[in-house]
Amino acid sequence: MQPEDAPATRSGRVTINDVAKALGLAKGTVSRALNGYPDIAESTRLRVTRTATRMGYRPSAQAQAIRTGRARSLGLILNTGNADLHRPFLTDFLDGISRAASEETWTLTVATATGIEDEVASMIRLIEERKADGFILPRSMWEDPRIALCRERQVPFVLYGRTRDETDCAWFDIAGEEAMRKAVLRLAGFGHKRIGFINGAYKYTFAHLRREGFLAGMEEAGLEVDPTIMAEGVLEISEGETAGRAVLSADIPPTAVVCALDLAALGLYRAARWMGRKVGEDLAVISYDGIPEAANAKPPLTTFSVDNRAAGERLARLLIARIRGTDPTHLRELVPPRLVARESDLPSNFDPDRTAGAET
Amino acid sequence: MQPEDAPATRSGRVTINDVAKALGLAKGTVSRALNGYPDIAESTRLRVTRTATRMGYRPSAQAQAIRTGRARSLGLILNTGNADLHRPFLTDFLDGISRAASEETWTLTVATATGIEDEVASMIRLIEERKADGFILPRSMWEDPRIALCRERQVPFVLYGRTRDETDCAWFDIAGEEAMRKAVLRLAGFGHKRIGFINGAYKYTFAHLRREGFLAGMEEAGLEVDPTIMAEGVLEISEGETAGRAVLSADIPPTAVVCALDLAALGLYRAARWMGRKVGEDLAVISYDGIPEAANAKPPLTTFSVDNRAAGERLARLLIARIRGTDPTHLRELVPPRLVARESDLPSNFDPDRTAGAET
DNA sequence: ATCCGGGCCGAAACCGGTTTCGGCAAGCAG
DNA sequence: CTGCTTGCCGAAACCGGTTTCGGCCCGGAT
Repeated sequence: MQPEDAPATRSGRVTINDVAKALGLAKGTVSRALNGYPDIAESTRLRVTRTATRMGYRPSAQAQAIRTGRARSLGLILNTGNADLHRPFLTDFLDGISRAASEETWTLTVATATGIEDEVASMIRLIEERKADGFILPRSMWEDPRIALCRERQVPFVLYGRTRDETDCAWFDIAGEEAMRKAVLRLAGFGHKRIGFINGAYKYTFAHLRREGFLAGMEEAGLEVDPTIMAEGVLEISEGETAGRAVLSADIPPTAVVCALDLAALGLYRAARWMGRKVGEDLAVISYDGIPEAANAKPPLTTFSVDNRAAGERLARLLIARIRGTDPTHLRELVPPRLVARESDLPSNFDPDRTAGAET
Repeated sequence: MQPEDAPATRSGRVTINDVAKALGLAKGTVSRALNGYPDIAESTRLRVTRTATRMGYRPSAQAQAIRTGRARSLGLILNTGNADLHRPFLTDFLDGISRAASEETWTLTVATATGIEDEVASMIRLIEERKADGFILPRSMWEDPRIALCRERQVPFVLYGRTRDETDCAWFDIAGEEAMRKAVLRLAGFGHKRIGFINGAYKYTFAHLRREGFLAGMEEAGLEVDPTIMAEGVLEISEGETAGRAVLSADIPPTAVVCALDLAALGLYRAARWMGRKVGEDLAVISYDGIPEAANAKPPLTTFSVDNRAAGERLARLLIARIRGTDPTHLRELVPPRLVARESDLPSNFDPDRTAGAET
């Protein structure tokens, strides 16, 4: 035991051994003091925490992980196949996740994939190498292979959205069905009677929910649902345009259309222009998502805006709780949609005095 | 030594001990066999690799990291302060990085930050917890605190872009200066004599380089450089609009303007509309970046398009090489810009026959 | 004075790998 | 037949933490 007072061992980093040595304690004691074990004297705990911070000690995440089995890392796979669905949100979304994660000194590990099989493969790799303790699954699907994988391997996950079989599922979602219902009622309030609907693809859960919401709203308003002015399966602008043309060229065209996503609405704009209809004048449109392009569209799109930063933050917290063992049934959050009223839903052939503001 | 033939220990995972036991070898031997040490018989190596894959053995990244000091993880901090600079590229960029990383079984750890100090703080956390072995530094600055940090702490990094003092810097970049030079020459070829320039902010290196490129082009074309039709410091659309108005209201306005970024050009579009000038007819514009909005602008913007997926891929490979010890001076890549000729640079008051195609 | 029970901490095992060191056995020269 | 490499592998240390186990010491009850 030569009195080795060198501040750090060799690698420039200060380890738990350095701290222990400096204090004349066993490293196990230091570890327990730092992690709040009850069998450590309060005075000792204080001494330890103080010198630890003074020496700039920071436990190695890897070393901890190997014993605890927890890498303190959240996994997120970005599917570049449907990148357009993500693009505008991505920065905010990542920011929300990362911010919430850092507060608990967790980190975010991201990978990309093309297509759902590739996505599952990426997840497996992250699991097996122990790079991620759990996953955030965005764009949750009605039947989701990612969920199946997580169930099978017992790895924690949290959905952004809901799914058919919610056993063991923690999730966060915005009530898109409620948004669609309110959209219908708002349009009905403006005097519309023929209201069309352009929906997303049913492989995603949101399409099921928003369809229900639309139908609920129609029933509540006492309006007739007409399949000839409804479309589905739209995920990008071009598909929205095609759907829009079909809907607008029905025998009796709609005076208003509810869209399940902004990209569909933007496509509908194109279809309308092509067919001589003027959005905001003789065609009302309400949509959902709140992508930046919607604000710059002509006319600016009335839409339900989703806060992806907040969503990312909530998802991260839910997932961390899930990993720590909280029962998933207690980790479900549904928040109300928020309408941003702009100009696409105020047809000029209706009384402009009835311009009613946003009804959150 | 009771013959314990249980396939895995307890945690469901198959460890190196399981493999060793199954083979009747020491775990050190298995490790060396797997990692290609020369003191292992070829026949043994074969036996080992085969049973390892058969048993589905995947070494724990954490356990490896603790001894090797390498987490096999690339760090990337997204600065949400200037999110607009990133947004369109982000998905592609992440995809490029992640894809190249996975090929070497590395992963990508991302964090976000607001402002440069926050960014440095995030990096420190990742370093100290050993969550990242090195960093990709996008949007490199002329004087970059992130670089200073990495130098000081001896942590590997690679720049997306260049910087003033390139000591110890590995980097990847696209020759923006060359793009600006070609833009000038192309416009001069169309007969323009008064060519303006809207540049980015000088805190970023690219602004310095593109300015040089612009000046070089002007000199080569034998044209006069006039400060009254030049602007700088533009990073987003609104600033581009302001700069555009200033440039267009010079005593003798330009007939063509080179922009260092698409967002500046899009702002210039607005300024032009506001001042009664028509881009592509009586005002020629060439820009740089190739963001999606540029293609949808009216008229479609002629611009140098950057492939952010490829950039991400190259950056990842360079960084991995750097971490593995390659001399940074050997890790520098400059690729030529690629022009996408559209309609913003073909003024109608010039002979349409001279419409010359893209000169890459 | 003895016994017993906590409070507190040291020692050591453990996690899953990597790397060093040393020894056994076979091969080859002397 | 001995001596010396050389090839190949086992044993053990090590990395930086966490967690279990046991023991010392002190105070209070009998």
